[in-house]
Amino acid sequence: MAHANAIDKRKLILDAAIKIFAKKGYHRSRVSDVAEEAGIAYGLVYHYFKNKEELLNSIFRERWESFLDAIRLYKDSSIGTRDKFTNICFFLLNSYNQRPELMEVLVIEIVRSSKFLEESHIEKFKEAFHLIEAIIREGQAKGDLKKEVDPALAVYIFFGAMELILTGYVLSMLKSRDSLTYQKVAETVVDVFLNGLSAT
Amino acid sequence: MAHANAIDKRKLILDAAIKIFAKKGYHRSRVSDVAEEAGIAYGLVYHYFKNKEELLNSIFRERWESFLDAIRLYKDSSIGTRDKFTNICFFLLNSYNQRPELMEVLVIEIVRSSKFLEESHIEKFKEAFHLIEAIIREGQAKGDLKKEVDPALAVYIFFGAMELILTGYVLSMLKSRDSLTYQKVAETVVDVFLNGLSAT
Amino acid sequence: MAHANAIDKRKLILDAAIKIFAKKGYHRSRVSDVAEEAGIAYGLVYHYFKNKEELLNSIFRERWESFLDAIRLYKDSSIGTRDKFTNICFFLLNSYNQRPELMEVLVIEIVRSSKFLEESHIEKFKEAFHLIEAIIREGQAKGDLKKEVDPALAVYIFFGAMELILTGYVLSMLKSRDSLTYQKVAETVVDVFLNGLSAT
Amino acid sequence: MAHANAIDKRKLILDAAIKIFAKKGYHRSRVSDVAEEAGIAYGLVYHYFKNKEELLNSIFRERWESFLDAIRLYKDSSIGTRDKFTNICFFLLNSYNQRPELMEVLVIEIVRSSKFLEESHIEKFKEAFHLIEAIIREGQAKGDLKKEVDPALAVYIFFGAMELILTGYVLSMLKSRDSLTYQKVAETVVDVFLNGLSAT
DNA sequence: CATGAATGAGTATTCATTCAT
DNA sequence: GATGAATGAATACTCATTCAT
Repeated sequence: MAHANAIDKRKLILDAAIKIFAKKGYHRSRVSDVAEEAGIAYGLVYHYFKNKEELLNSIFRERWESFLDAIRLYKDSSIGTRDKFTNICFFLLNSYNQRPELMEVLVIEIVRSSKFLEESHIEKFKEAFHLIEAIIREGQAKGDLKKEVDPALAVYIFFGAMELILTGYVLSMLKSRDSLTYQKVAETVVDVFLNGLSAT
Repeated sequence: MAHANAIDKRKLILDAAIKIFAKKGYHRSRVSDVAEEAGIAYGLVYHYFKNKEELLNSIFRERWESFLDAIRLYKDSSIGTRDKFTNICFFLLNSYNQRPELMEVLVIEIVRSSKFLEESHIEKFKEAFHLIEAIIREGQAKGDLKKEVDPALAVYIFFGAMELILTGYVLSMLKSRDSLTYQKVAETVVDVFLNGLSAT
Repeated sequence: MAHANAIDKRKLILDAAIKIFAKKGYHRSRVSDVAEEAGIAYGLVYHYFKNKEELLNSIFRERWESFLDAIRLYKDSSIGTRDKFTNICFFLLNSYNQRPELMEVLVIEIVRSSKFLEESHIEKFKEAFHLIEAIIREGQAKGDLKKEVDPALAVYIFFGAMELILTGYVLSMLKSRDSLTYQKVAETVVDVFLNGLSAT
Repeated sequence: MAHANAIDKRKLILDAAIKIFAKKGYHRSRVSDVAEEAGIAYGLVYHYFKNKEELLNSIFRERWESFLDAIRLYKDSSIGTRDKFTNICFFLLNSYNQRPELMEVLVIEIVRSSKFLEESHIEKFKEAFHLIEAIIREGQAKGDLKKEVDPALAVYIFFGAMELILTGYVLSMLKSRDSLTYQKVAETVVDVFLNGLSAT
């Protein structure tokens, strides 16, 4: 029970960190803010985490993996190429909907400042890129997607679109937030990505 | 001539700030680093700028406007819709090529921190979005682009794609850097954006 | 047996403290370092000792007494004055040889900090000084030693010489470490102390 | 004048550090204590010194050199071997008399904790040892000193005696403090060192 | 204009100590 | 006895900003 408790406490701190980092930004957040949010003494943070940066790294490490898992799941499922993309888009939008603070921290503090963070983060980013790239290559092999476009570049287009849309929500430049809307947005993104904006 | 000198000095400091912010990140950059890079005493920075944040704001304010100008130019030119997008893409990629540090600061530090910076920044961002949106609406009106897609959302797709590609260059995840390549990349992005990735 | 166990545990902690204090210095040593070295939980240290400083005090109190006992023994034995000094020198050098870490802590941490530690330490130091002083006075009374030299000052010369030699070993400025060498060093020190360095 | 001022300020801080370190001990002294003693803001300490430890290192570096200079001077003078030692003893005692706080810091905080300080300190200590050793070798060559005693070991005896006497003053175990007494102490130490304690 | 000495608010971090289990 | 989670006092250090010269 003591062990379960330790895991709970660790998670408690991490959740508090997500909330605080999302609200004030990582640099403006004090360790004591996080501790206060978690309802513990700040010294305890250092029992569970090496330092402040390790909080951010842990958030990334532990949450990014579930993104990768989800993408892997869709990638390997037997659904069509279009549905794979739609599902991934919806998953990302829905994740934001469920836990906007987590997404804010991942997007604003980690993805966008990765240049100054651990090298290992970039490797993890690349994993996501490689998964999408694989989906595209498979789509090309199946004849669903055209072969003229470099799959690696296409990944940037796809993820870039999604990332800025999420940023738009984070920065309140984009507003609506119900699941239905997100489904529609996902479909639109995929439609543009696959069929383009041109009139036919 | 004394006045011209003052302008030069101001620009000198701003250029130094761009270089330093790009290299170390805004938060890790000291005012004294900027001054050293500019070859002046750090106290002098405060003659030309209210404070450190004002350096970042000035970079944004003065450089973003030229982006807007460029986009406006392409928007109002008599070229076709596709060419407008291609030109804008190439302009962005070429800007990065010409001055990667400036782009790094704009992309990484300002977009990232915009949630916590001046509200006016977001307004300026929106101007760029509105310009692209206008191009899309005009394209729809002309019958070049299909009307089913929300132009506002399409902007996010377009800019998001471009931004992540630039980020890829910034983070050295994307490599090639000659003008020819950038032209090809621009065309590919626009091709996907307009015609989609689907096989025909 | 439970009691014997408690004594053992206490000694275990003290020995660990000696080792750690010698290696890292008192101030740089954490209570948890000592506990880890002892193979126990750090909370347990506080069952046996009031606090960290009490560890240092206990080391001094319990080990210094055995030095005093040894000096007393030599002082009160029926051997000649010269042999008393030689024995004491050898005893000190041999003690270092046997347990260098203990000597390091006594010499470096306690002498060094004695100005800021318990007054009682200085009293204990003085006991050693008084014992040597008594040997000198007795030597003077017996006609072995000349009376012109203040015995109190002579003690400082004797102990000072020995202490710096030990320090030399502690700091690895002096090297050889076999019992034979120590015997030779002891004899040399006493020879200088009694007969001086002058050519005859 | 600005430069001279900077030197003055640096010295001001160093003198304050000597006073505070002597009074409270290095570890117990706060940087802010030193600054307060110097009558400046504590941030200024970091303009002149890298960190707290650098204060201690600077004290050692800048003052130890003058000891070396003095020893060199006596070593190379044309006076007799005995006078060289007497002069050095008196110089040390007199230095304590003139500036007991400086000597306290040098003796207690640096000499006695050198194991944990910069390696370069030990090299500087050795210089002093080598100088005395040279005096002894020269004395042996001149026939003033007997050749049976290892000069390197004799140095430890000489310096050890002096160091403990100084420590005695620092710890108030030794009391008298007038110049006359110091002259007498110096002569006694040298007498024991050269002629020994034995009755003739 | 230019300099850089001076200031001090702000904070991450350490670690001795307590105490519930 | 034994554990180690929890606490929070204590402080070195950074660096933006001011201002006398």
